Amino acid sequence: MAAFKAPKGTKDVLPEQSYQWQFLEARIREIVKKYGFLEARTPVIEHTELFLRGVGETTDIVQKEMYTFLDKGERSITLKPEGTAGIVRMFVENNLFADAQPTKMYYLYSPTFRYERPQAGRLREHHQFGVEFFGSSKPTADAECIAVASELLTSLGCDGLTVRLNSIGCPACRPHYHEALKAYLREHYDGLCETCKVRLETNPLRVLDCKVPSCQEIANGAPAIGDHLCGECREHQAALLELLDGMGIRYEIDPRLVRGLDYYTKTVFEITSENIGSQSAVCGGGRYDGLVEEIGGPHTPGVGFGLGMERLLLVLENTGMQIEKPVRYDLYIVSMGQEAEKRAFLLASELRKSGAKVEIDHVGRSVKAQMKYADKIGARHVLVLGGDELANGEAKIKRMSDGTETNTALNAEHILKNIV
RNA sequence: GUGGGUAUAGCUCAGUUGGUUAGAGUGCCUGGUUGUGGCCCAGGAGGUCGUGGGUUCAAAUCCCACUACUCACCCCA
Repeated sequence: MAAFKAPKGTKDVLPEQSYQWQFLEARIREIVKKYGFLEARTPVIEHTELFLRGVGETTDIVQKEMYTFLDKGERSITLKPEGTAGIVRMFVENNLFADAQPTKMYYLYSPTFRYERPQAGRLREHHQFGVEFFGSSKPTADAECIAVASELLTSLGCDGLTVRLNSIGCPACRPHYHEALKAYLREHYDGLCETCKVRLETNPLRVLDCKVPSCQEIANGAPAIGDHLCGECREHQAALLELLDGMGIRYEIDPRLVRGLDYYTKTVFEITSENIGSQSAVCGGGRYDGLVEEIGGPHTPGVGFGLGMERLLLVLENTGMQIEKPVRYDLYIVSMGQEAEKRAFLLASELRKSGAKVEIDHVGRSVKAQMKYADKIGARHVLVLGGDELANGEAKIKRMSDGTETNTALNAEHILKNIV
């Protein structure tokens, strides 16, 4: 039993598996570049107040899931529980709204913390890739965000995924809907679960996706947001759907999709997988036209999403997708004796200057053991360096895939030619 | 926060109605070549049986508590 363990809900990425993350990150950068999103990096910690305002005081995230503490200067600090609030703070603090709009940013491997009970696909620290698109109220912005997520997932060959979307209205129409919904829920008050009785007043939308059967039944008969959208919201959604259709992106309209963050307006969407257990959302996002103002900036529309990288990796794993392991070594130099050991080291040093990936013996193994080790670590070629080779200035290079040997002079230039 | 499951070698797991030095596979190290990988064979190292208590002549095994892991609720990436 190890003396120390990683804190509950955190996960190490072992050296043997980091290539998977690097592959994902490279693929993401490739895609995002085509749309002109630029990478932004914000602190892991923010003032707690930012999330109270941004995410919303009545949300579960704020009420029970944040890692909040007082620093030595008595400031209340919180480990970021989601990606958007920090980006918005940066947008406002640096007056990015004063630039020509839109402002298109993404973040990658952004550590995100929520104090929850871990389970399949749910950690206390996970990492998000996300995109934020500021300064456009047009549905083309929503569509680009969804396109980025969708392109990433399809380029990886993921299947079993569903894009679900909905509109939850805007300040013009949502209050009317809230009233209609509250009125309806009050009529069915006795049938609601205890949390929903509270939610009815604080955040009635959330009652719609309550999983308690009795609440679901009531929710099924509730007035639908779709029927209460104002003209603008209606048109916005129709235009977005048209763009998605045009791109051939399949989606489902889910009138019960509401999401747990308060800042969303109009478009909300999720991409869920049927292969990763009950925590099925791989990607979630939407439009947040009031958020920049809420954080103290000028009115600026925005839309974006967060995508859970651990969950994405889970999808790939569970659907049998293999990420190709990169070649670690082009050449392993087996050495026998002190002279050869020294020579192997210097030869490796020369070869590395030319970009070759080279390894030598560092633990004093026998020749046979060095061969075995070279095979195990996936060296593509092996060169044996002993008394004969040192004397002749020549050696054989063995290609491990088929065992063929070629002669080479003992200098970097010649060796390089034989290990390509 | 609530509920279920699990905990034995680095890893995946056996372990009989409670019985003497706790096993397998795999991985690791060594040997079968005097200087050559994969397959095969032989040997070796490696275990406070999650922790603490209890029952018993005797506990990996039965009982209790705790902890960790895990799955689900909730919520979400």
